Amino acid sequence: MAHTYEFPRPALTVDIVMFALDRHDLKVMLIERDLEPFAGRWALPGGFVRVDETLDEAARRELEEETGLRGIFLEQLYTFGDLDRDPREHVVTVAYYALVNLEGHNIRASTDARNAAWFAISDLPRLAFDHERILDVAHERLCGKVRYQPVGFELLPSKFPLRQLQDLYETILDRELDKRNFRKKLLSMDILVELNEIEKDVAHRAARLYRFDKRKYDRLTKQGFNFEL
Amino acid sequence: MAHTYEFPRPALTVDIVMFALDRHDLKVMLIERDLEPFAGRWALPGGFVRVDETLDEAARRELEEETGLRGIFLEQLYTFGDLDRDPREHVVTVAYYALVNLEGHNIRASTDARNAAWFAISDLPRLAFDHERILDVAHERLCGKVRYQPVGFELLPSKFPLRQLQDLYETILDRELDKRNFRKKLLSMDILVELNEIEKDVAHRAARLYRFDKRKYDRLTKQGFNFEL
DNA sequence: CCAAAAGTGTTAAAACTACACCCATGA
DNA sequence: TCATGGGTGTAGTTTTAACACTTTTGG
Repeated sequence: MAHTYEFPRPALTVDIVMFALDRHDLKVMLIERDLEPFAGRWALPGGFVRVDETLDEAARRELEEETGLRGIFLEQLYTFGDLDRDPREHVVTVAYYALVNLEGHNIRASTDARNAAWFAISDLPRLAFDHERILDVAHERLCGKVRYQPVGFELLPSKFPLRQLQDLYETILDRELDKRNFRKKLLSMDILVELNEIEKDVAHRAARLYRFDKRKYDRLTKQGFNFEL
Repeated sequence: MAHTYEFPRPALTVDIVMFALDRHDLKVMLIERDLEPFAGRWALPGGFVRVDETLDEAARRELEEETGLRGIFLEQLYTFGDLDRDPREHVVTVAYYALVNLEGHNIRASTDARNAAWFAISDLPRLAFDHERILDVAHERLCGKVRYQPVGFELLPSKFPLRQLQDLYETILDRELDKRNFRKKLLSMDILVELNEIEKDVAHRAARLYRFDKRKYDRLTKQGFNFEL
């Protein structure tokens, strides 16, 4: 079935930069292409936007098709429309970034036969299309966002020790933070709930676990509070 | 001439939220539609993206067609893709925002017969499509951006007194600032050049004029300096 | 000489930075 | 008992916030 328009239209896709944290590495999920162009190269998960779905829906659908994940943090990043980004024709892509917690979810690599894998962003293979550029923009956005919005929690399990949160910030911001000052600051914000639980299976003193209290955060935000690190 | 594709494609447009400052009002340029849908309603300037141009090019072209302006500050805002935003079919729009200086440029209303005008964002008419939403997002972005990037200068003439800069921030952030603290802060950043010129035609003591030194700002930024207000 | 806005310093409070040791736990 | 990381307070410095009067100029 063919579709005809009076004027030519660029094709429209979504691509997703899916971040996860693995100890001290920030990782991104990539998929090995099996079709031309760029067959054999690694690329961001993504695909064509259907006419009967919104951009967000398209992004969530692709994400679920590729990873089986639902209900994760997903936010629009930027729209890339350079003429030569796809050798076949003008393809405009709306890029999203997603944050997932590696520990909690059991992420299946992909539904179809394609090869999918996590890569540390400091050690990436060559990518298809302009996906290196998209990834750079996403990384920059994450660095910025994490400092003035409490999005980092999306990368952690719901219960976490403060040290893990600090590790997260040190990894993403790529600098060391002072333990005492970090704890003081986070606890003084009053957006974490101290749980009556501690870590398990550690070979040393177990740390107390905390939970991010989104309701409290929303309430404080309404009162003019600004998360900032 | 018709254009045929294997799968249906959403149409792709760009829309531009053009901000300017008029004394203590933040204004936006709107255009009165003469065609259905929404004939007679006010709307953001914009139009279809051609297959042989990038998104930025499309936005600049539309901006020039509607206002005659070139080389002004233009930045991608967000891409809107709700299914019902255009009653005819699925139209995805990449929204941009632009900052212009009303005093400097002589902005012609529009090239074609359509009616164009500036509206204070606190006193808007009903808009076509989802343009109210787009404008809200743009306004929010401007409020945020102005605080951690020196974009406010785009709204001023190249030579300006400090009071005018303060007015700008007070208007956009919608709160009063302390004159002495504001001056101290801005001057301590060392990104303004004090000129040997003063205001003219004022009915009171004339203020000294300053210029934003972009080179110095870029140099400082490389050294880790962060603009923040 | 009056009206209007320009320009200018100080002080108190708050936030930030740097820094080192004892504690609890499992191996 | 040892190795490992958990947890805690203080002091100096910097940054921010509050605040009022004199100066210049044109009308």
